[in-house]
Amino acid sequence: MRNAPTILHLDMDAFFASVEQASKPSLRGKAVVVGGLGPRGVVATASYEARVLGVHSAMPMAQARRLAPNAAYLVPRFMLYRTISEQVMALLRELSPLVEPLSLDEAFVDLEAGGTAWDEESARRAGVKLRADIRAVTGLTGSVGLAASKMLAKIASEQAKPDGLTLIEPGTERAMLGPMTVRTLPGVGPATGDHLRRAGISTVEELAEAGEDELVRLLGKAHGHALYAMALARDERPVVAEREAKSVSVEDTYDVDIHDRLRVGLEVQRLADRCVGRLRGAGLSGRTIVLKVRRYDFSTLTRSETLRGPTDDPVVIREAAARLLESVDTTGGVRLLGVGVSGLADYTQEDLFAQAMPVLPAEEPEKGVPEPVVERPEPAERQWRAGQDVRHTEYGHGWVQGSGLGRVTVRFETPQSPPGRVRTFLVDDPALESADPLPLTADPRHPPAGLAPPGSDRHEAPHQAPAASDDARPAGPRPGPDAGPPAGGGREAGADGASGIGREAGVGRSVGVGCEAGADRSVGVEGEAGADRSVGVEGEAGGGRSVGAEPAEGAGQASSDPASLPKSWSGAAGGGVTSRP
DNA sequence: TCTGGGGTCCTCTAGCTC
DNA sequence: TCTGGAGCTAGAGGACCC
Repeated sequence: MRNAPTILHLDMDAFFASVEQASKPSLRGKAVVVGGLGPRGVVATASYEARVLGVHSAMPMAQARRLAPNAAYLVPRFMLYRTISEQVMALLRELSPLVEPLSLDEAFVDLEAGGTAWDEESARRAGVKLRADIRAVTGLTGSVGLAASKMLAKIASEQAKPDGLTLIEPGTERAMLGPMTVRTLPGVGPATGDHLRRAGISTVEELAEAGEDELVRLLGKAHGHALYAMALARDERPVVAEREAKSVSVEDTYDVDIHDRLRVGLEVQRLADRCVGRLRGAGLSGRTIVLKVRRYDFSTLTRSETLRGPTDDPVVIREAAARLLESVDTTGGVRLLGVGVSGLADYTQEDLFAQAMPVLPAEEPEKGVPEPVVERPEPAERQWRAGQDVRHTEYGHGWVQGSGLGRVTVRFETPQSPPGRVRTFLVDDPALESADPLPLTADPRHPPAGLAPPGSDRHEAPHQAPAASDDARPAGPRPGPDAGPPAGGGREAGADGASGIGREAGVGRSVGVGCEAGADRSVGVEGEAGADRSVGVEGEAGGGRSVGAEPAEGAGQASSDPASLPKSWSGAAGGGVTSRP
């Protein structure tokens, strides 16, 4: 282990939620939850405001809604997050060529290898500058950990959260780690944590005292040795810039369990094709085909088959997946299916034939493959996805809060503007078109795309809206703190109507609807506290009313059935109590 | 309450060959 | 010829991470 804290770990704070807050001023300071909005969705990221209410990652969305009924629930926009992530990674590469991304929002940097830092002082300077640069370029905050090893740098960044910097001075590591819980150490999850607790080990110090042999006996060779080393603050792993993928897989969880064997087969074929699309997109082929089945009772089975040589041939992979499915009992229903390929290789000689075949689009089955019966027909009307960026010829840039019953509700604001106003249009309003996300900052290195100048909406959202209902109402007194819905018990309607979301999240079926609106009642109402009929056009994510895979779910149908109205609506986060422009 | 998606790594077991 | 052990690989499942 080196003598200076020159390994940096960056962890962006509540990344997905922060990006949404940065791009939507009306959500700033509010509880925002990003994740799959279907009935089986889970939370990907919660803003710190939502965390205060007990919402955290990996929590079932239904539970999050109970804890934070007034939060804004949004589907992830991975394209946007990837763009922001690339900006952050570029800043990291200015520090060193040795950058090891762990995910979109997290990376290690070897500052010493880049000549950026050689001692405590220079490392701290680099960390401070990095945080300032990230804020300038993206408008977001990140937490930085600095230490002499990867493990310690990661622990340090965790301690620095949110929006801080922690440096662990060499020589102080063991004293610092000692009283911490074993769960602090990377690789100790709930199962290992429980296992150790039953053995009377709950702190890192106790872990070190237990001794290596005991840990190996308890946890097995690899885990035991590794954990003992970590307990002594020993970690020699280098920062590795390039890591090769070992497997490629796709999987879908279905809103409703699939019982029909024929349909299970068709879904597996569809997943196999998607997997091939990914595989070819990465220029890879693989030898081992893996089928994953999660049954109605959440038990998970995998079946695999290793071929003689690597392939990216959709026919071969489809057939292998079908063979594997034959060995699985699906009576009782399946909730998840997945197809993966491991044993990856670059193209081999025998794959030349496969290479000559047309490349599959990542998400589309090859021609000739029967479409699964679950595919929904395209609705005749235009679809607007909650959270989607749009532009109106008159009002400028905004984002879709929800749609349904032939209407779409848009909040007109940009990352640089104050919270904007909400207006409702017909879904096929020719003045409304989808738009690219705007840059989160006006940083000169990343000039705005030129759709709507920052702040323009503030003055360009006049009351005389010919095509739209003018939703502006006297603000009136607020009913209370952010926690409550607006007066009138704001509700939303037609959640199902705003379908078609969620594909980009990779949750093919967990198609939720974001901040929702669309009932007649929402027209002309801003959903603002104090409005006489504030019907909660904002903030709601569809109440788990995802557009399901099952046609019986009424996919794509806007609902006007009062009984189907979601239990919650939005108030706090969604804008019911956001500041008025 | 009811648990995503996309990965990596590890352990255990069984079958095969020498 | 039979048997047992070592070493290897494949297959299955679990734990963990973000």
